[in-house]
Amino acid sequence: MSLDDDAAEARAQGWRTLAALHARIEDSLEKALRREHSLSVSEYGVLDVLARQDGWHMRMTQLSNAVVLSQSATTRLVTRLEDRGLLQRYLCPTDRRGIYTEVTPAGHELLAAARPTHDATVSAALDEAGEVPELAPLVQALDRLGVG
Amino acid sequence: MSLDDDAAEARAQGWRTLAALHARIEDSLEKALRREHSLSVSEYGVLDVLARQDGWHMRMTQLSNAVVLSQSATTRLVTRLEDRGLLQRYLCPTDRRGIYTEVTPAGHELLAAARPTHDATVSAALDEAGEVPELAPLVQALDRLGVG
DNA sequence: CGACAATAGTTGCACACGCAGGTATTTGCA
DNA sequence: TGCAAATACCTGCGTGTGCAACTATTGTCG
Repeated sequence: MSLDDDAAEARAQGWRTLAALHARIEDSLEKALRREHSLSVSEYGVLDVLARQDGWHMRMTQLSNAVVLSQSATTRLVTRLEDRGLLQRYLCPTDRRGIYTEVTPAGHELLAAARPTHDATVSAALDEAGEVPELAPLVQALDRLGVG
Repeated sequence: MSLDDDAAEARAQGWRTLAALHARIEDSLEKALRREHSLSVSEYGVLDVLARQDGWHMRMTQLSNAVVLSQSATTRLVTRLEDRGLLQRYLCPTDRRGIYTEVTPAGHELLAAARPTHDATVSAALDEAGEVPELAPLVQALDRLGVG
C-alpha cells in the first residue's frame, strides 16, 4: 500500500463522515421544512440563493450551478415555485434565450417564515450529530469555520 | 438580533458550505461510479458498509440507518444488488422477521474494482473544491480530521 | 449575407426515493 | 394459553431527478 493509497483512503474516510453528517441534517431539514412550510430543501435553497442576490438577477444555468441540480430539475423546480406565486420568470432583455427569476413578495414572506425553522433545525441536527462519536469532530470543525 | 440568532445563522452558513461541498463530490462520484462500474453512490455505500462488517451480518433496518435511507428504499436497493448477484439475503435463524444480507464473491470483486475509482474521484473532487474560496476551509478541516 | 455551430432553456422518459398501508413474526400481559 | 401491541420487512403510489433529445436565439466565419 503506497502513500498515495493511504492518503486517498484517509480522504475517503473524511468523505464518508461528511456524507453521513450531510444525510442526517438533510433528513431532518427535509421533514421540518415540508411539515411547517411545505418546502423541500431544494426549494428552500433556490429561494434562499435568489433572495441573497439582492437586486441582482440570476439566469437558470447560474441557478442550477448554485444549487447543484441539473438544468431540467431547475426548470421544473422554478416552475413549481412560480405556480405557487413565490417566484417569477421574466425574459432577459438583451439575450432572449436567457431567463431571469425574481422572488416575489410572497416568496420573501415565506422565506422569512421558514428561515427560523431552517436555522433551528440545522442547529438541532448538528447538536444531535455532535453526540455521535464518529461525527463529533466534523461538527466541531464546522463550528470553527466561522470564527477561524 | 440575539446571540442565539447569530449562532444559528453561523451554523446555517456552515451547513450551506457543507451541503455545497457534498453536492459537488456526490455529483462527480455518481457519474464516475455509474460510468465505470454501473453503480450508484447508494449502491456503493451499501456494498462498502456490508463489506466492512467483516463476518458480522446486518439486518435491513440497521443497513438503512447506516446508509441513511428509508426502509423501502433499502429493500429495493438490496433487491437490485441481489438481482445482480452482488448480494445475498438470508433469513435470520433466531428471528424469522429479520433478514441478513451478505456480500457475495462477485460483490467483493466489484467493490475491489470500484474502490480505487471511488477514492480517486473523491480526492480529485476535494482538490477541485479546494480551489473554490468558500469551500477551501472545509476541505482543509476535513483533511485534518484524520491526523488530528 | 447565409449557413453552421454554440448556447439557454424545456420536455419525454425511465428510475430511485419517501410515505402510507400491507403481511408475517415475535413479544408482552392478562 | 390467547390476544393485542410491537417489530421487521415489503409493496402501491405519487413525485423529484438526470439523461437525451428538442426548440429558440445568438455568435461565428466564409
